[in-house]
Amino acid sequence: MKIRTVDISSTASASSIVFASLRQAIIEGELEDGAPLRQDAIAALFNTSRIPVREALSRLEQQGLVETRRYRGAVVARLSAKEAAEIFDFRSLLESEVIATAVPRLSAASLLEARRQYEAFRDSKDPYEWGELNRGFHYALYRDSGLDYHLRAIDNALDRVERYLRTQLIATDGHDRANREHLQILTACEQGDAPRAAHLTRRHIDDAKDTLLEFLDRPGSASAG
Amino acid sequence: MKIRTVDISSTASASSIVFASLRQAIIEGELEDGAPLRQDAIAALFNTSRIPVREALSRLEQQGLVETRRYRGAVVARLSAKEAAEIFDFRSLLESEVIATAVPRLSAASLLEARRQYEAFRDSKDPYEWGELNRGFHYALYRDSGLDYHLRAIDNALDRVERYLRTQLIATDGHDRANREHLQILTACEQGDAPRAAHLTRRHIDDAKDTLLEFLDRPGSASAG
DNA sequence: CATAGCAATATTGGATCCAATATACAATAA
DNA sequence: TTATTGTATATTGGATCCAATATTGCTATG
Repeated sequence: MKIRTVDISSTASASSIVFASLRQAIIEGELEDGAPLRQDAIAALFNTSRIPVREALSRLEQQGLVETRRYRGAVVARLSAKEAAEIFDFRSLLESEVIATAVPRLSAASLLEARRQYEAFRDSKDPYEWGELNRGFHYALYRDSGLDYHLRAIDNALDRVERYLRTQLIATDGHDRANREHLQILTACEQGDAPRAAHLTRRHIDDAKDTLLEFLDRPGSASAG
Repeated sequence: MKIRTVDISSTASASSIVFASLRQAIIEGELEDGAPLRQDAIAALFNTSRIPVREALSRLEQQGLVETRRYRGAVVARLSAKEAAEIFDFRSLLESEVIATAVPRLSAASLLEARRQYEAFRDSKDPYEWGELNRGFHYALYRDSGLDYHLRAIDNALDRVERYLRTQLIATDGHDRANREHLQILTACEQGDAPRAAHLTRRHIDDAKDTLLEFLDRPGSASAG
């Protein structure tokens, strides 16, 4: 049959909607570091009960985005400079490996998609779009690796640091630099040069880390949001 | 005051107990691949209601140990040979990096602990102890790296494949080989040779992967349990 | 005999209610 | 005044109940 179908059995449950929304809000910095997450308040926002909220909070805690203390509720997970640095190192290691695996398998469609995302990121003036566009660019270059487990780990790691990444992009010349580096990576991929793509990716992330840490060390820039 | 105290505020909640128990059962293969996890049944086992069970299942799903389909319940997550192979590659990459970071910082206490765990693993005849002892050995050599985020990722990865690792250790000469390799790694660490420790760790995991995949390819050994 | 339709049952998702604990604040005593 | 105790309120953890959906098994019909 030629009908556009939807798998109704996988319709979003209340808890998955709350989960996705809270995750988004945390990643974007809408909810600040350490902000309390009151079950009642959240349930009211979504016009639901506390049960799905609690399941969402459980999942977020498992992912490291919130911290819970018994009978005291959940707060948005804080991130020390040390942890942030470690997560950048983690990404650097994984993403360079993943792109090296992907390059020899890159389809024309993925390369095209990567270029599209590169341009969209380059042309966007809205910092709140940058996170998604940045992911879109890199993901287009990673997906043909077939390394789904690695990709999930990378996603989770990005979730933890994306807020800080954005503040750094806003407060420094990070956006311009990211664009230049993206273009270099894209070119290496188009040329099928896997080692170079891996090297550039590693440097791309390491540079972002250094810039962020410098920025965080500057007095009066302790928080992200 | 000289009183032995307990931090009551961090007492385990029902949901965390259920989570830990289910995780353990899945990791050890007590609950087989694809086995349904009925909320009622589990709640009855722990003499509690379904609410904490559902939170535990949410967390397990987030960690990838169970899969849920709406209104159809949760099952223990299956793992294809391809996914298993990828997870071994993931561990190989991370663990070699972590041990290389740890070696220059290894304390005498950690080295001693590693040797203790090495001997315990070597002398144990109970396959159900092997997982914990194996982790204990490696963790002793990793912990001084200070790379907590990496260590959590490694733990989660091990959680996914530990069942299969055990079946492989049981069905082949894996236990003996693991012992030999552990001793080599331990020696390299004691000598402060970080590159060699990293190399041996990488090979240790890659070898385990190859052995497991060969074993899984053998007809009549499709499942782990 | 095979199959569509339907009813009965099982199971999950979510709402509401109750108990346990933490927090804020007033009352009290030194 | 200041520290301490008791109390009221807020909030979480868990139990029970109800609604939505899936599954199973029976019945009727060709």
